[in-house]
Amino acid sequence: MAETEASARRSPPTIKTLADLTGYSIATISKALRDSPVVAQATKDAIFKAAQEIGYQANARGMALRTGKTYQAAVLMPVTAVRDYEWDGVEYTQILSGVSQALEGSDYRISVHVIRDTQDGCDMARRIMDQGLADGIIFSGILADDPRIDLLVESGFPFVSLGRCRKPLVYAHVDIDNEWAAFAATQRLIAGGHRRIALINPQRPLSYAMDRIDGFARAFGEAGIETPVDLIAEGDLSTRFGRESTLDLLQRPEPPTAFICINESTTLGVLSGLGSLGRQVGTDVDVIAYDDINVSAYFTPPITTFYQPIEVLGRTLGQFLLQRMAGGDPQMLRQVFRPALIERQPDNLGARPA
Amino acid sequence: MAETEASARRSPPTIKTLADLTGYSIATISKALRDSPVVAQATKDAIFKAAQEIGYQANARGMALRTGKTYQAAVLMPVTAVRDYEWDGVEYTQILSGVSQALEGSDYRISVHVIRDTQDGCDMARRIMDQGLADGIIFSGILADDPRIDLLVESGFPFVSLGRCRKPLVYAHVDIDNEWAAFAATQRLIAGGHRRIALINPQRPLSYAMDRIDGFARAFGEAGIETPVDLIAEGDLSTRFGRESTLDLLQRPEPPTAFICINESTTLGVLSGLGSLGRQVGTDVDVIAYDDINVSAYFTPPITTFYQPIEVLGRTLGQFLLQRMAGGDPQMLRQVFRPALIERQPDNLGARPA
DNA sequence: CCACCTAATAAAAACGTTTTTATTTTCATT
DNA sequence: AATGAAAATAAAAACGTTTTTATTAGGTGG
Repeated sequence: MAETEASARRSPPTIKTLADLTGYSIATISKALRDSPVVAQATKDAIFKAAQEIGYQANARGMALRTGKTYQAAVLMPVTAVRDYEWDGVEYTQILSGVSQALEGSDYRISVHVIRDTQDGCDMARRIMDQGLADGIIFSGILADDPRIDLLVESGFPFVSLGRCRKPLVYAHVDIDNEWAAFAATQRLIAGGHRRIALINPQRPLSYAMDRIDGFARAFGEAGIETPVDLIAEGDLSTRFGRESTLDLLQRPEPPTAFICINESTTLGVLSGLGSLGRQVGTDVDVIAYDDINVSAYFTPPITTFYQPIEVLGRTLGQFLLQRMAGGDPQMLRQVFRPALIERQPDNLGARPA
Repeated sequence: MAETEASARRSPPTIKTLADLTGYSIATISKALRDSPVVAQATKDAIFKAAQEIGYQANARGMALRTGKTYQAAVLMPVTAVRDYEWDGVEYTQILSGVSQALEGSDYRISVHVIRDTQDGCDMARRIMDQGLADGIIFSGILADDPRIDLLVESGFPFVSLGRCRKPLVYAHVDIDNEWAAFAATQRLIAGGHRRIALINPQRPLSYAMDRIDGFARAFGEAGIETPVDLIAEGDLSTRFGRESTLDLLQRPEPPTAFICINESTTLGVLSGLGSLGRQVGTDVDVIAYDDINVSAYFTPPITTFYQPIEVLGRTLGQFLLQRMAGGDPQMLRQVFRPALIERQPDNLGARPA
């Protein structure tokens, strides 16, 4: 008795088990479970009941082999390329959380694939397509010219990108309006009287890095001031980078009077740098940040922020991917979020002495 | 011609393709590719070459169906249970990065399953086992009495936990020596002259929350001072919780003179709270933090920290899981890390006035 | 009452592997 | 030259599904 139970546990019930149990053929069982109209209602009921009783769960591998569908949504997660375990503020946890919320209730599961760089991401995307590792892909860290997008658009494989490349291709994507956000931040600081404004930015090939530079430059252009391109710092998104850029910039002959920071981790670094040099935010210098994870309110002092919860983007990514995998038109699956401005400082250096 | 190529792209090559191409049977192909000793070296060479040429990749679903192995390592990722998209400092990205480093070179891939709570995690673990969704499981957020560990230990399914439960079970795990870390931090502050020390802690059912309370209490015990249990704050790991606890604690009749913070996000919150009340770290109050992501150096002022890069834990988790899946003895797969003390403040309130 | 249609179910094939079993070939031993 | 073992390869079965095709039973129209 105990042995039977043990062996029963060892191998979970299959369609065959159900067939033996109910007396129907495996074909009928399969159709019944998929609620096919060709099988009689009474039969379905009996089969459903039996399945319930023995706790039958369809074997995903068998299904996948036969149908080619995996019911997996692949997420390409870039691994932090930052040295020494520095924080870079990339909150993939929250993105994944959002995606999983969207996939809740669907039959899809998430599989995360860690990638090291764009080449790696490209290889992985190809493998996922070729080997049918998943039915759709989500990825981020989009370059101005991103080979993954070219590849996937051409093949027609369902995907949604977090970010846009700069080619005029039609594909499902979710993004933040980085050009606008940078423009708005810069404009605000210019209106506050600043002329020398530093932009702490990611590395150039990233599409959104260029978007921000565009917005930064547009604000200066509209104000009729020359863009201080010498104050654009480009690096990884680590706290260390934020700090070191700040120390560097402030020790130049014509230092900036304000900083625009790309994300929370660089902001923390900038504040650290300012602290080291004894500069006070709001008195000696102004700082505006972008924030994905609602952290800027807790800096001392709290600073003005363009805030867009990253989890919401994740949710949209998931929703779009579901629609895309169901055959939805990518033309319809594009959304660009404008982050909310949260004013916590006047950003005008008050009665600025110099 | 173009059509042949297109159709060739449509359906990737299988063992059958190789069989037709080389003239060998599919059995021989399969054995050759797995480098079986029963097939002649010359044959192997020919088959390898052909496989290379047509870019053959074994179909994972077919393999999985036949062997029952999935070559997937499942990671259960708890979704932040925190309201309003608050940061809780749980850097799963870095854990995953570490795990993926360990799995590099092996045939295993990571699949991440998002879970909402312990019950959800339990269900998921069971599904992974029953349905053979993966060959091994990694999970964290261990409770003092954790049903997932009971379940998996009993079934013998390979797993590694990040954290230990309080039952005397034998299972592979990686952990931080939280009892020691809390003890050491508390001892340091007591030595610095503090008596009223606050502990910003996670919620009680978490095993490591209890470990820290134990260490906290032991330090007071050894110093012959009563443990200020009224200064133990328990909540989620959000920045908001850190801030609100601080505001609350400092406005009590007998406020703490020092804080021990469970992680970076709560630390930021504590510093925010101190800032709001105009208290200076190192002058009015001392703060010691635990840090997984090397961020405490950038607080203003930098604060003393027990530092253990979370990515290293992730790497060990991956290594242990590989060994466990290969049949390794869980007895041998246990490691408890002691975080490194990084002194950035004297933590003695200097020439403390009061 | 026979042919025919429909409904319900069963049988068989297929997906791409691995593994077990069977067959053929080679070669040494008697 | 016959026997048998060893080596190499082929054939077949199996994993658990879904889908296509075949079969059976039950009615209906002529």
